[in-house]
Formats: sequence, C-alpha cells, structure tokens
Amino acid sequence: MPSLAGTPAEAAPVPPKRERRKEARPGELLAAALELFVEKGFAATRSEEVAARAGVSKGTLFLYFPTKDELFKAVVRENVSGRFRELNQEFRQFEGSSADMLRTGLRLWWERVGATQASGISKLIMSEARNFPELADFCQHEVIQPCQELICWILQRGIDRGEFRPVDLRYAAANTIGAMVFLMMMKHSLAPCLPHDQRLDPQRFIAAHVDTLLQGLCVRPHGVNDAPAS
Amino acid sequence: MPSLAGTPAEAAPVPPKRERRKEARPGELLAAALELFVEKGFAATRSEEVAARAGVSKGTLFLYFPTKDELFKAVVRENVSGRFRELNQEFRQFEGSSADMLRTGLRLWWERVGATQASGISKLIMSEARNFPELADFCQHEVIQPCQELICWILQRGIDRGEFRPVDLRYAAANTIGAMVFLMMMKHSLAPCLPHDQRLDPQRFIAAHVDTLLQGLCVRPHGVNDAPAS
Amino acid sequence: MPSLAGTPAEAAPVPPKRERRKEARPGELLAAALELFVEKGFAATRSEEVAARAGVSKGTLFLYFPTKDELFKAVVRENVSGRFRELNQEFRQFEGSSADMLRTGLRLWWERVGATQASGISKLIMSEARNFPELADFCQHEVIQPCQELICWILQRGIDRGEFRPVDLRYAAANTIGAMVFLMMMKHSLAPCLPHDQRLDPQRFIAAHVDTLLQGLCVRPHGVNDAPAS
Amino acid sequence: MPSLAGTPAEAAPVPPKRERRKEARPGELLAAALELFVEKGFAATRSEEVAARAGVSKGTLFLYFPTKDELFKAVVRENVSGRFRELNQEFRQFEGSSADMLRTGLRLWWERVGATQASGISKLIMSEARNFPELADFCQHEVIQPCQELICWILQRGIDRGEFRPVDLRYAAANTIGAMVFLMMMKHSLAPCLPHDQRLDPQRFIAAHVDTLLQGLCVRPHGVNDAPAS
DNA sequence: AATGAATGAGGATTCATTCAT
DNA sequence: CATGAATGAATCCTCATTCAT
Repeated sequence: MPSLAGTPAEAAPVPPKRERRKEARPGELLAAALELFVEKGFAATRSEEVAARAGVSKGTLFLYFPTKDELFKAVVRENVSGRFRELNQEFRQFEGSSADMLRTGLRLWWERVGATQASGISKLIMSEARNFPELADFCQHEVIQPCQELICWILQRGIDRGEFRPVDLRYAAANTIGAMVFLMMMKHSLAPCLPHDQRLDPQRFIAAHVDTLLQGLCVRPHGVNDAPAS
Repeated sequence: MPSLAGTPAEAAPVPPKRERRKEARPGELLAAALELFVEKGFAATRSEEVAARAGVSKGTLFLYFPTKDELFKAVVRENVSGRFRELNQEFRQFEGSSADMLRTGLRLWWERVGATQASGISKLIMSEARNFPELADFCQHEVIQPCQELICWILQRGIDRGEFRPVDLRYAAANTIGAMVFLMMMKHSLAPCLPHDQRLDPQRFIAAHVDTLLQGLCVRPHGVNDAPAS
Repeated sequence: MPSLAGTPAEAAPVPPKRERRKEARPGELLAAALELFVEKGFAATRSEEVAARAGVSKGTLFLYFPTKDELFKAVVRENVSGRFRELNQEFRQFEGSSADMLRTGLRLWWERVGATQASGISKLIMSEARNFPELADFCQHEVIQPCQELICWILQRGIDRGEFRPVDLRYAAANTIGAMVFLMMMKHSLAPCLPHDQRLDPQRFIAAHVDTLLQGLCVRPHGVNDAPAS
Repeated sequence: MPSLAGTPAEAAPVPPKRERRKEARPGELLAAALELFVEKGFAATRSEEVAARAGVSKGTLFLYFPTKDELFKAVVRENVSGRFRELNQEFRQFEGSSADMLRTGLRLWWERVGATQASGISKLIMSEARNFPELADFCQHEVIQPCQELICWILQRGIDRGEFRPVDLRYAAANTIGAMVFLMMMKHSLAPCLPHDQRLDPQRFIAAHVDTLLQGLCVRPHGVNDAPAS
C-alpha cells in the first residue's frame, strides 16, 4: 500500500478534549506554578509552562489569575497561610520531656512540610522577597514569627521545667529555623544537581542538628542518650 | 580544579595602555552584576541595568562578556574561586584549642566573606543552580567541599586531641555550613525587607551557633566558658 | 434595494412560543451593540460587553450572530434600512411653502433620527467605512442618496414654484446633509466630553442652519421672518 | 543546469540594512501612525504596521513612544497644536471685504489643512474622543475654540463694518466649522470607498457653502455675485 | 574601544470563538 | 436554548544582542 505522504505517523491531531473543572483548576494551577517557580524561579518560568503543566491552555491560566504576579502571590499565600497555626496547636498539647518535644516536632515538621512540595516555598521566598516586598512582610508574620514563637515556647518550657539550661531564646530558635530553611533550600537547589551520594539526608541532618542542640542544652546530658536512634 | 564550562579563561591580558579604566572594566561590570543578580535575580535583571550601574553603556557590557549567561558564570567564578583555599591554608597553621579554632574561623569567615558583597553569591547559587546545572557542580567542588573538609578537619583535630567527643563529622559540618548559608541568604533576602529590630544580628547568630555547638561538642563542658565574650 | 453582503436575512422566523424574551433577543443585542460600538468603536468593544449590556451571556450572542463582524453589519442594517424611505413618502405629500417644508423636514428628522440612538450610526459609518467597504456602498444607497434626493426634490420644488432661486442642487443638499451629519457626530463624540455650556444645542444649530440657508435661498427674503420661532 | 533546489528565486534574504536616523524617526513614525489610525482606526491598527510603514522594526517604534496610547496622543498633538494659531495671525492682518475674507479663509484653510494628511485628524478625534477624554479637551482648546473665535471675529468684523447683517455668531460659526469637519471626514471615510463620480468635490462644496452663507449674510446681496464663479 | 540606535525573537495578556454541561 | 469554562491566535511590549557610527 504505497503512499506519497511523508511520515505516516500523523494520524489525527487529537483535539485535547476540553474538560470543565472549575473547582479543581485553581489548585492544579497553583501546584503547577509552585513546582515551576521553585524549579526555575519566578521570572524564568513562562506562564504558558505553568498552564501546560496543569494540563490547560495559556488562556485558562489567566481565567483564574489576572496576572503572573498575582499567581505568584497566590502560590505563596496558598502554601504558607495556616499551615503553621495547626502545628502550633498540636504542640501546645504535647506531654512529655521538652527534649522529646523538640525532636518529635522537627521530625513531624519535616514530614508535613519539609518533605512536601510546599517546602519549595522557602526557596521562592528567599529568591523573590526583594522583588515582592509585601511578601517578606507576609511571611515574617505568617511563618517566621509563628515558628520562632513555637520554638521559643518549647525552649522556655524546657527551661521552666529545669530540663534546659537558660539560653538566648531568640537566637537559639533562629539557629534551628536556619537549619530547617537550609535543608529545604538544599532540597530544591543544589541537591537535584548532585549525585545521590553527595546529597544530605534530611533525616540524618535533622537528627544530627537536634542531637547537637540537645547535647548543649540539656541539664542532664545523658538524657540525650535516651533519644531513639534514628 | 574544576571550572565552570563556557569560554575558558583567556591568558592574562597584556597591559600595554595606562588607561586605568580599561583594565578595571570587567571587575566593575562583575561587581555591578553581582549586586543586581543578588538583588533581583538573574532573569529579572536587565543587561542594561548592569551596564548602567557599572557606569558604561549597554554595548560595552557585551564587549567584555559575550552573553548574559557568560556574565553570570563569570560572576560566580569571580566570587567563588580561590577564596576558600586561602582560608583553608591559614587554618591548617592555626595553633590553639580546636574550640577556639572553630570560633575564630567562623568569625573570620564572616568578616572576609559573609559581611562582603560576595556573600550574595550563596543566594545566587541557591536560586539559579537548577537553571545552570554546571554551576552546582562547580560550587560543590569549589565551595561546599573545601568548607566541609575544613570544618571536618577541625572537628577531627578536636576529636584526635581529646577536646571533642566523636560525632558524625559530615553532618556536624553540614549543620554549621547550613547556619552560615542561612545567615548569608537572610542578609540578601528577607533582612532588607524587614525593620531593623526584626533582623538577626549576624555576630550574635554566629556566637549563639558556636556556643550551642561547642556546648554539645566539648568533652570538658566548662571549656565553653573560656570563650571570649563576643 | 442593496443589502449589506454577508448572511442573507433569513426568512421570517416562525413564532411558535410565547416567550417574549426569545423573540426580543436579537433586538436587544443589536441595541446594546449599537450603543457600545458608537461609544467605544467597533474594534475597542468586546463581544462580552455587548452580551452583558443586553443582559445575556457571551455564548448567547454567538447564537444569534455568527461573528462580531456580522453583528456589526446587522447593527448597521437594522439602524439604516427603511428609516428614510418613510420620511421620503411623508414629504412628497407635504403641502405648503418649500421653506416650511425644509424647516419642518429637518426638525422632524432630528426628532425621529438625530435625537435617537440611531444617530450614532453616522459616527459608526464614518469610523468604520474603510474597514467594511461594503458598508460604504450600502450606506451610500440606503442613506446618502435617499436623503440627497429628498432634499434635492424639495429644493427643485421650491425653484419650480418660484420660491427659491436656482442653485447647484447637489452641493446645496450636501451642505445640509453635512450639517446634520456633523451634528450627529458631535453628539456622540466630543459633546459627551465637554461641559454642557460648551456643547452645541441641536435645535438652535438646525434653526441657524435653516435660517442661513433660506435667507440665501428665498426669493422673498422677508419670507424668512415668517419662520415660526423655534 | 539542472538543480535539485526548489524555487531558485531565494538568493539571499537581504538583511534590510539598519539605518541610524534618530532625528527623523519620530516624525516618520508619527506620519505613518496618522495614516494608519485614520485609515483603520486606532484599535484596529497594529503597532507593527505603523513601524513597517515607517520602515522600521517593531522594537524601534517603542524606542520613541512608550506605548501605543502615547503614540496616539503624540499623533494628535503633532497634527493639531499651533497649526491654527498662525492661520489666525494671518487673518487678523487681512484687508478687504469680510466676504472675501471668509471666502479666502476657507480656501486657504483647505489648501493648508483640509487637503493634507492632517485633515484625517478630525476623523480620528471624532472616533476616539470618548476613549481618550483628555483629547477632547485638548482639541476643544487647540482647534475648535481658535477656529470658532476666528470665524466669529470675521463675522463680527463684517457686522461692525455694515457688510453683514447681525446673526447669532456662535451658531453661524458652528455651521461653517461643521461643514469643514464634514468635508474632512468624508475625505477619509466614505469617499475612498465610493466611485469618483459619487464623491463630493471639496472645492465646489466649499464654494457652495460660502455662497449660500454670504447670500444670506450680506447686506448687499448682489455682492455675492462678485464671487468668482467656481 | 565605546556608544546607543536598531532589531526581532520571546513572553504576558486579551478576546473572539467553541463546546461541554 | 443558554451558559460560561476553555481555547489559542493575535497583539502589545520587553530585552538580549547586533552593528553603524
């Protein structure tokens, strides 16, 4: 069956069936945008890519977010707000040693935030804060401060209960927050470019961080040895 | 000694003319580019802005760097290479307790790197690594590893001399590196957007970090108290 | 009887249902379109706006008019066709002096056309004729010529009856048509942008025009004084 | 000389030699824009077309005018401002009968404005005034009012010298302005779409207008007969 | 070497039109 | 019939890069 046509593969350019999913779209677009913004940066991501990754066309994106800037802000808002308030609640109810609290807290936090896509938000904020000043403020109030307060609260609890020796709360908290932020940023920056054996293992990094921390913090240093080997 | 791919560094340019400007141009452009890339990100910085900040015209920029990408790579190379090798050398000659070594090292490092514009490079790398994969590799070899090795060397020295208790060297080093990276990133990201009283003070942050670290590390915990008050 | 090219007017649609709305739709859409096209121009008006002003959804508009272009042509057709043939009839039956005929005619015309929304059509035609060449032809036959003929007929009548002195009929008519067109355009262009006291009063403008005209036209110049004060 | 290549016409895509003509560009762009805006309307004209007609590339247009809107405003400003002040001066110095003044004035005006591309500006203003409200104001002050004043001044002069009978100055002036505006609009709207024999001849139109006007205006009606037969 | 006018590919956004509901 | 979510061609505008001066 000879044919003069070129590549016969071109059967029929399937029109990629339109789906009407008004409810689901914003979430899908935000997820796609988060991924891409984290991966390539805000400016280097094309609107069309976001749409494509969300499985819709260029035009649809602008149906839900009036501008790329607004999309960006929505991405940050979506992935930041609230997320920490619940963790906060949970912790205030925790019963047990403050050392366990710290250990469990960080482990939990990694599972719920660090290990998810949402962790990319920290890279995003660090990269874009100066281009979106309102964001810096928003994040300071919605993320940094709640976290800071939670950690300070735990440390204070430990001190009050005689478990921890007194320290400069703010900077002790900053130390831990810094470690977590670093971890998240690595995950979305250098790590994907490095061979597996050169990457940090988050769990071990956190464990090491907490161990060092508690070693220096705890009044009864042997308490550290109770820690479940990670 | 790995090098960022692209145009290989030309042989040392002959310096025939007296005109200072001509010699200084590349450096001025690199400095301007560093500032702007750190401030606004690579993609969001216009080539013309870089030229303007360096006090030359658009065309001149492209006389020295064939493309914006090459300019970027040059910025990274310029601010990264070598800078750590010398610190390394200095340290190997240090005499005194390993605790002092750590403390002094970080202080020195902050003065020589963290407090300078060059610290912005960390924000740049974190933000752009995935867009310039060769970069990640370059930095891993030129920065991360030397730092890692240096810190590991110090820790090992402490352990060998019975000053520190044995720890997982790699993750202990990562913890400190993470703290420093976090500090640099904050300086160029959130800090400029926050009121002064909400910013972290680098010196105190470093001091707190080292204190906590040494508290947990030192065999003779009271050794910490020998630390010169920051 | 020329007709604007495009979809030929369908045979009268069967009116089976009682639902007023369905029957009225096209008219409402045409009215909305006329308003908006006149206000903002054809290209600057969005289809959705037209639909919205007619109180229906975007999709419905395209149920009645296959394209924006067709909508435009329909708007012109609707507001132009016929409208002048009846005026014409009426006038041929007029009895009285030709001066009165002219005066009354222009007054009537203003009431029936100039003062209504339909007057906007002249702005539309002037603005869009070159983008819709078929339109110019249509209007030439449906509007300009009938008007021209009517005025010429009146003038000729006056001349024949010895009331008017002989003049170049075509250009005399054009003068009056021009005045009316100018009036309509002002109403829809500059007037809405000017404070009320700087706008022309249509009645006075027409009166002044007719007065000047008749003053120069009438054989018995005092005849002008018979004119009913407007 | 057989060849497997396709159409041999494709010799070398001549790179359309870049010319550096900073001084001339704005004027050329404004001229091109005027033509196109008049021809197709503001919204229906693509920026790129303007650039092409001016013989430059898309980008160059935006080198001289930051946005399409600004280009539009510049076109109006360029073609409106000043143009009437000089005519005004000339006229105040005129010596002779007021009837001649009117006749000569309109003839001159047609030569200097009506017959040039600038006449298109009236179509533009009429079409776009409501989209650019500031323009309406600008034109009212820069064009309408000066013209109105000039004509009023001439009429008043005629009345003062006993040549004209007293009339409502404002509306008499408006009548003449209207006629000229109509003429300009026709030239750029319907006329280009009509066969030559159906178009109005500007000179005759003006002559007819002035004749009718003066016939009604002049105290000595035979004065009209002095008018050179057009 | 330096300049900055000119270019045009690329990206954000709009909007006429389609079509699933 | 009516709706409005979805589409993508079309358009405005930007900016890295080129090149005449």
